[in-house]
Amino acid sequence: MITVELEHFSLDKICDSGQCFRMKKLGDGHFSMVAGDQYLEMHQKNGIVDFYCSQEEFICYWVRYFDLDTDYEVYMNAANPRDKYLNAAIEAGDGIRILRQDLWEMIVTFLISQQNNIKRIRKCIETICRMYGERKFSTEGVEYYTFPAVEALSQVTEADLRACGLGYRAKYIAVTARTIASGEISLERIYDMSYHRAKKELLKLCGVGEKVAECICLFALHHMDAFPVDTHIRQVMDVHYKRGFPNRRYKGMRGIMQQYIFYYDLYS
DNA sequence: TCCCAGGATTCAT
DNA sequence: ATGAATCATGGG
Repeated sequence: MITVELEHFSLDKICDSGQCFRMKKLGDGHFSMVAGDQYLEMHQKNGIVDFYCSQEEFICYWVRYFDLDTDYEVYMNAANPRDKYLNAAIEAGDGIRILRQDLWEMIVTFLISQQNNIKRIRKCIETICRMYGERKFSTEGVEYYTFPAVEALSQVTEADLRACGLGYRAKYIAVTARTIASGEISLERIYDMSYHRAKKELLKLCGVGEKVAECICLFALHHMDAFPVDTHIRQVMDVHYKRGFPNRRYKGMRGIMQQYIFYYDLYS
């Protein structure tokens, strides 16, 4: 186990921020999370966070994953002091981080997210992991399932995916998995692309539109200018940013501002 | 029973 | 280039 003191880091808010659906609250400040083929448990009380893993795993994997090298105070202080709404959102969302999650996992996750609610998104993802992921055990003996690989989902029929409760999104996932498995679109190349090129490439995938592409760019590729506009953000824009969100001012940090606003709108 | 949920696609004008 | 209908499913 490794213990660190972190500022502007909240497992609770990260869990509720609607970007990672494989993080669970175990109660009493304890959390679990599955990322890649890794399983991790954590505990947080105020600023003190325990990561139940080796120091090497922490340094080599989780620091980058949770974006721990970034000073989020810079983002928080960048808000226009006259923008009362944004400052309130930032205060409420203090502790949210933009994670660096797996690209394939984010593609599938946000295909599922469309016209869906967060509780059910979680359930759908849990189901496909249980059905088509790899069953593993942590060093402590906790059973968990990895996110199903491209090859695994590319061989599943649309009907079988439908049986997971995915609804009409089953087709999107089946087609997209085949598109990527065939090599028609390369995830490795997307990792190396600029924000705009990556987004353009992602838009070629079946079922990926403007909003989903932005989510993938932000939560997997860490393009901090990505700004997903969903029903919540749209509504906030109509009320508080009738002249549009000040994109120029928040260049390089639009994504985190979006997350603060999304979280604030969702839980206030 | 109706309405909605982190939308995208298809088809109509 | 815009606008409406359609798409599954579960929960309120």
